[in-house]
Amino acid sequence: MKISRRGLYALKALSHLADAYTQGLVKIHDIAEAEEIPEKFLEQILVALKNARFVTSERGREGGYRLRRPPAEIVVGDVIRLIDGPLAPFGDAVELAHRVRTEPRHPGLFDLFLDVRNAASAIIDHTTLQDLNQRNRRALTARARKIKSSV
Amino acid sequence: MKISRRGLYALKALSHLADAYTQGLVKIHDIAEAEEIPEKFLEQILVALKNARFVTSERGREGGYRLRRPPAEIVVGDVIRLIDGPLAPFGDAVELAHRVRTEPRHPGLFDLFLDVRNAASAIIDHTTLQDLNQRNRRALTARARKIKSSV
DNA sequence: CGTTACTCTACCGAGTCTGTAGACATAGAT
DNA sequence: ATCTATGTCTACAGACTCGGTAGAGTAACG
Repeated sequence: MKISRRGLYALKALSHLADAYTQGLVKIHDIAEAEEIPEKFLEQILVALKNARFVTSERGREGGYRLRRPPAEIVVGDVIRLIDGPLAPFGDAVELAHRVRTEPRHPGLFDLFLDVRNAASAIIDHTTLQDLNQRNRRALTARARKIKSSV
Repeated sequence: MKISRRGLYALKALSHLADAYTQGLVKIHDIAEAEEIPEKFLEQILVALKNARFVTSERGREGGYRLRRPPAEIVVGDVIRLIDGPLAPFGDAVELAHRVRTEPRHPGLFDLFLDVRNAASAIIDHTTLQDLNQRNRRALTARARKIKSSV
């Protein structure tokens, strides 16, 4: 499981939209600027997220993007799978399960890979955008306390 | 963490050498044939494994490869890191830890990635070639029983 | 009817991955 | 000595992926 630049940008953008969830539409331009993502590149990513129904958009002046569902209902694992493909170190869960049953000499190897995939998905499939933003806030306030106390 | 063809071949070859550990040298050709790996490609992989001191070799007639240490002392995670790079979904463990501390807006995201990496390495860093071959044997005998009982 | 946004498609350069080719070095058998 | 079977080393080629850019097109709204 490898997170590409695309995947990272997608998660940052969604996280941004989650923060703005109650405030309506956000323009690509604003996300790109705040998150330091090349605007035209982000554009493509948002289209993919739209096709996968994570977000909706409106055109024209005062247009922009917003989450289609509340942050607590968007799972990080689903986003990663969409952008970067399966989580498993080799193939996807279905292919791995198949090879565990059929691989003539090394079924145990694929079984090991399946364990790894399950461990990874156990984490990211139980983390939502809401969790992510809570985590961000906690880490940032902890950091702020640390800086203050060191002054 | 993605396993490349190279990584898969490396693990299969080492697993093969682990099986033959008590029997001395094995030729590239024999490994390639048994494991269905392109011979010249396997050659390169074995050189890498040799430079990383997982295996040793002897040249000439009756030459070949063998594990440098017993199968129980060779850790799958080390092999994967050598061939396919770091296990983390983004960067390596050191980089992740750094970004958790410095990322201005999304430290929690990298913290999440670090959790995933730790879960993956917990598994593959506690699996040796010996474990792997035991797993293979168990899976294969279980499969054999199943076939027999279904006749 | 013009401006501001999103939409769609094409493309490009750099890098990576899988695999092939071939010349070379060395150990052992005859 | 020399032949032969083996490992060693370097180069490279074709396909693919990734990150990013470009530009024309379309919808909403004032």
